[in-house]
Amino acid sequence: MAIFSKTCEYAIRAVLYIAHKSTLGIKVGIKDIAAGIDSPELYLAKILQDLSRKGLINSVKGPNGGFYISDTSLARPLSDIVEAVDGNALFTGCALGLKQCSAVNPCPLHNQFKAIRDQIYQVLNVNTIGTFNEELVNGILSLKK
Amino acid sequence: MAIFSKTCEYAIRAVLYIAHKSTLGIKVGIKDIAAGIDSPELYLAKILQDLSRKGLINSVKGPNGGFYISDTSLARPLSDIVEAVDGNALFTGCALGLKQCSAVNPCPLHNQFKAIRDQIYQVLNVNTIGTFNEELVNGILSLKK
DNA sequence: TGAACAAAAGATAAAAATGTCTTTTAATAA
DNA sequence: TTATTAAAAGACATTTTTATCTTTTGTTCA
Repeated sequence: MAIFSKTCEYAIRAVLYIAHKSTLGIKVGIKDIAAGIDSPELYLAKILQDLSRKGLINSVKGPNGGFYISDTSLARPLSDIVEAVDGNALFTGCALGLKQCSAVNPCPLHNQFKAIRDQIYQVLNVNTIGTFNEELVNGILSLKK
Repeated sequence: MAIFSKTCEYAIRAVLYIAHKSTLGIKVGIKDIAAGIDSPELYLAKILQDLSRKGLINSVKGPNGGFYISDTSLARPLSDIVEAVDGNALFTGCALGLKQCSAVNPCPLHNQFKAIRDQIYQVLNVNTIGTFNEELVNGILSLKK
């Protein structure tokens, strides 16, 4: 299994793609985004609808319409995307799936995975949606392949 | 999403349960294990069949039969269970699902998640199946609830 | 206004993960 | 050697995830 669901992988890649275009002042259509991150177009449309409803990204319909990201959203951490799509199980759940796992009733991996979960959260919380724009413009970073 | 699949959560909990009973010289039946780790009995049976085929655990049929774990298997790392059930995507895969993500063609999260993947692998590799037996006997650690 | 465009929404489909049921095989003990 | 026990195996069912198709809504521009 991967760390994130496929849906969440698409979501993060798409949001970073939109962010990168937004800093260039460009609104992007779903077709463009799907091609830019190599994802199924119609499935991605559903995901972006959801993110749009949740206020993480913006969209306008019609000619010259498309998706974009506001400056305030550019400053939001990646953990917001993950939480919106996959929930917070990755940050708070027990590695072995126990409902009542905690410091006083720990599963065998409780302490060691607490550290891992914290590190995952930290990485996703420190990095904002806009963090990678420059390197995306430079082509140093990849969102497809 | 959780770190491990539900199947893998059950697998780890079951193997640790069997290990703990094995050090007490007891073979355990599927019913006992399912109750001991609070999992669906028939689904767990499938999982254990698979682990048995792969040599991670042992079983004998018939009266006084059941599952047990050899001393050599007790020394195997938890990562062996995870690899057998969930594969190695967690240890080696790209966080954003890119097939060709690497140091020379990195996704935005490549470096930071490399550290996370390594830490996950390390925790699962350092801890063996037998590591927790004493605390399981003492009741300090939980495998259910 | 109305024609064209593009996202939103709703319905449906396919695939994968999770869970259950039934029959078979192998071991034990009477 | 036969009855009983318990895992193995195979088939089936359900749920969730992933993916697609169609219709609707809202926007722009001629």
